Amino acid sequence: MDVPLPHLDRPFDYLVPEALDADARPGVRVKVRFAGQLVDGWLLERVAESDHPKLAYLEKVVSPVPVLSPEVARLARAVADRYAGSLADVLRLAVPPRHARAEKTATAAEVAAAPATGPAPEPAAGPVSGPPVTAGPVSGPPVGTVGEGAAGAAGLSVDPRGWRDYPAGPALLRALAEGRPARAVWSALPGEDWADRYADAVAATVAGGRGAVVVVADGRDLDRLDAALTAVLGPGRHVRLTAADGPARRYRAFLAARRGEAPVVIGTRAAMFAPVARLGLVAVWDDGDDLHAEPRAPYPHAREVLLTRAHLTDAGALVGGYARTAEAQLLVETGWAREVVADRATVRARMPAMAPTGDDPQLARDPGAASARLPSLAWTTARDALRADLPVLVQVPRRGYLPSVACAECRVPARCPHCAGPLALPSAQGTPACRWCGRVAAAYACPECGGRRLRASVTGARRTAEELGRAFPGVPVRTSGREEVLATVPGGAGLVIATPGAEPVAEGGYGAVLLLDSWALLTRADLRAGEEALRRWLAGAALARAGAAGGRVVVVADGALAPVQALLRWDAAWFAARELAERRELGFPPAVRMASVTGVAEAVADLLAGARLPEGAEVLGPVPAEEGRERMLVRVPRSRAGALAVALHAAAGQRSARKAAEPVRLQVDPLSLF
DNA sequence: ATAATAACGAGA
DNA sequence: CTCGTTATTATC
Repeated sequence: MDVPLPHLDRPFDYLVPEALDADARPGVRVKVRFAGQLVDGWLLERVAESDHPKLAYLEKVVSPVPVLSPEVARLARAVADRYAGSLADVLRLAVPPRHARAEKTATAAEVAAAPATGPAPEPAAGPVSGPPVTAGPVSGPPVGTVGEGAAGAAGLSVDPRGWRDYPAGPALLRALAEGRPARAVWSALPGEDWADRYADAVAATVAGGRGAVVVVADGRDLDRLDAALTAVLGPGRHVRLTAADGPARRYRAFLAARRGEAPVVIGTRAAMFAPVARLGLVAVWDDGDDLHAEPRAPYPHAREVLLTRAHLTDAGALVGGYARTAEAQLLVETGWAREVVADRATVRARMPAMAPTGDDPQLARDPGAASARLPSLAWTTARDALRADLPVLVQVPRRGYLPSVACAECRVPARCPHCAGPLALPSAQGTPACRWCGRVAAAYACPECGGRRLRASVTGARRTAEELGRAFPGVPVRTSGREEVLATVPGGAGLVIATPGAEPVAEGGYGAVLLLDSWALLTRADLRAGEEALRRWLAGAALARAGAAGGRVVVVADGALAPVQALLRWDAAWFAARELAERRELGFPPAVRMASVTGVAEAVADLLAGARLPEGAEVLGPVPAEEGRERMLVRVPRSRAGALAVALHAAAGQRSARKAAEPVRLQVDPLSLF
């Protein structure tokens, strides 16, 4: 039933009128009369009898296309249970909005391609229902042909060569090719073409006669993976599923996947629910990117959904990145997944030369010079790369993410008294600090007018580009950020200013990579600040040439800090293990399961009062949330995670049943805890 | 939202 | 004890 009320989160039985018998197959959208009104619903299962005494008739089958596959229905139920949400909410995320025109053309193709394949429908007046779906009698597309076609495709074989730098890599590909559910946490080498490696893994899965789902964070990563897959699989073997392609194309791609026309689906996070027949591999790239967290209820995370899916379907799983999340580390430490990493000698051979830079006495002596706008090590490193006719990448904070500040009186940009770098505010009330050297400017006074008050001004990649352009006259400057994201840049001398996540790949690799926003990243009041900083640095540094080929990385940060150490050694696994150990110590996720309850104070209290929380549950808070609301956290050991979700969902159900007006937001594994 | 059902209280 | 009214609960 497509109603979001938690107390109605269960199947209801209806009679099927004879006229609808043929169309009323599991997985179709239906309309039923419920509490006097017509509501949308999903036909989950057809059964012969019902316990319910008086049944109403199904009103209408919206479309005969069984868009919800049994596997996805089961997955959606499991995801709803994990996140204390309703099936209807998850199905809204899992099945894209219907686009009738797209369906019309698709249905015609379906009829033409596969005439009269469905099993005979059941007799009329069979009730409809569906607790956790047992594969219904009618399962939709002719799935068998997908696997056979794939295995038989000309020239498709397993090519483990790209994975030979990782001792466990070739075995992973072999397992996938043989249809065994191998599960891996992969740490990509610097300079690695991750999209090609993912394409290898997908091709191995397809060669083994099974399908794959791959989720990436954004459109740029998707384009890259798309191209790599086309090169390996050939055209038409995969579909891309992303909201950015528009409703019609998205629905058409979804239908193609549902019909089993292609064994592989790639896409951004909504693709995590894509229907794929005979699933053999789920994969996610860069699972630390917060774009993988769905912002709509019940807020599922792509990595968790895919892992649940691998579990339910006995598929393989690949969780990869240059960085490693604490969650991925937990998979390794519990033995659920195997670590796929290169040995240290290979890492050292591939990585660029790394150097931190903090204090910079030379700057203090000559703060007026154009060259002093950067710490001198960063400046000389960039200059040397440009002289060698190599491109230089400068990673700067996202516009708006870190507002710079100017004098409130005369509007002159506030500059660091020490190094003349731009000052910025970590938050609205914070103390300004330098974006380049990180020093805090507590007692700032404007050099022009002596004003002591500061106002925020928007300074992002563009402004930085102008300043750097002046520091290196005659060098072409490109920016890649929110408005325009560059996929690649040519190999010659040039400056590239990019925000994290928008760094273009340089032909042959960058001669120098400057990581300037360390202070901004590390001072964030967030559980994941260190992990996130390292993730962004590694993503930037991965684009540099190897040290032997002249690649250098300068990070403007204190070399003693753990994330900086991890970068300098290129050891994401070490950092993740350390991070996870720390979270265990502090009782933070993923070592424990947390849920947050957000709303006005009395509503939050009411829900928690009515919740039968599992034994050992700790209630923390309240902390203030958005205007007028507060937030409580509930913490339980991982072994009680399921019970916690059940308890919270039930409590929300009680509240909605008695029509409590004040909404309460439930979030399991909230992205930020403070 | 709305209908059924349970709970309650006033008057017989 | 019954009838009529009001809270509660389920909604196929």
